Amino acid sequence: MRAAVSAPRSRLTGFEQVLLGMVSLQPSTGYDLKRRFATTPLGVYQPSSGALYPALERLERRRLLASQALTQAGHGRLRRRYQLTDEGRQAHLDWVRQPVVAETVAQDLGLHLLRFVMMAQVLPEETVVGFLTSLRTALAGFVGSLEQQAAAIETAGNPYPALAVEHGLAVHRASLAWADQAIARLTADSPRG
Amino acid sequence: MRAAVSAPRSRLTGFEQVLLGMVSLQPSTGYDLKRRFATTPLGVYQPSSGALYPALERLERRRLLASQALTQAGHGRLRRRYQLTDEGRQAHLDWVRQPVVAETVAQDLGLHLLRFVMMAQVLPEETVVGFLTSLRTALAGFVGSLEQQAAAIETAGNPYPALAVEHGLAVHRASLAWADQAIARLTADSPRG
DNA sequence: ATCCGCATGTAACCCGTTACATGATTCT
DNA sequence: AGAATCATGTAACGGGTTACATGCGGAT
Repeated sequence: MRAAVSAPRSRLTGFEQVLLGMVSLQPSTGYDLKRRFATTPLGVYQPSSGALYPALERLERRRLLASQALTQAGHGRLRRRYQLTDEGRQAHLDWVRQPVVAETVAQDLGLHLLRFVMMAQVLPEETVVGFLTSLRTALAGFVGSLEQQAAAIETAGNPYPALAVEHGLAVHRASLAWADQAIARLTADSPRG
Repeated sequence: MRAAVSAPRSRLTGFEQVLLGMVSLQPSTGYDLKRRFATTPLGVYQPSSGALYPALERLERRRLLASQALTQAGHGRLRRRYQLTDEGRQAHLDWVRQPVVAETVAQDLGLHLLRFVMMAQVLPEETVVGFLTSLRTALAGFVGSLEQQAAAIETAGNPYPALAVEHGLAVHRASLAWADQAIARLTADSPRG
């Protein structure tokens, strides 16, 4: 009698993908990852133990991560260090290579930025520039639609919703300008490939 | 034999608070709310039926909303129109009056903007300006901490994380500038209270 | 006669939060 | 000795997504 093992859902969550990327940068224990979330620019999100350890277990059950027990002196409980399997590396590559979907950019901008950083570790610079370029396009489209909304709403009277839309505009215009600047900086870095 | 009714958790979710605010603006059926999510600047988030209807039921069980059945001619199934109870109105007021917590501003900027818009419907303008002012302060603090991170990371070599932090900087500086502008516009509107 | 849009709901599944448990090591 | 920190885990709970069910009115 074996415990029922349900087939894993098809897609990884964003959190799992990020974990995969962080372990890909450097084999890590759960606590290592926690510390890196706390100390790196990722600081805005601090995963709880109840999110982190089960997520690592899920990734191991999928054979995207493999763990080895650590028994170094001077340490308390058993620790596990995780690293990517070949499958895991492939899954990470598939993730960073996913095309930008214009509709989701506005909601998932943070994830796109993480994709950008992690992609730069494993893909050539021209691919990264390509990603930024399509991100730029998506942002430009979204800014355009916000401009239409702003025009419609400003004629309609109530100033507070209008101000809220202007906030969205200001923020995404800043994103857009950043993308332009980032593309410029990266292409200037290596003028002739 | 009655079904067990567990005590409700103490705080409402952000989604529930937003629903309360939308119903407060105008008594609505579930579908009305869905349409407003789809057509207003809120469009980025489109709640599923499985999120919306149970949330309305929870709010009714808490006696923050009350529903009346609609039997207007020319319509199919039973529809329920929700409106706020006195308790619900109080809960909404408590929500919009919550002070800005600097630590959460960066993660919950969208919710703060919704608070801003909804607050303007039920609180005097000077209170709204006070809210914007503390939002401004919180944003300024966050921008300051990002500037430190940016300075530290830019000396550290790898340009991609540095670019990501610069994105955060650009975006939150834009937010900050918007807050300044919004405060200026609102205080100019009514020069002498 | 059938299909599509309005409108409300329900069930399975899954993940994250909160809170707690456990155990070793280092500091006071 | 006792407290704090490192380090990993677990249980209860709740809510959201997906997908499906249902039922009526109007369009083709």
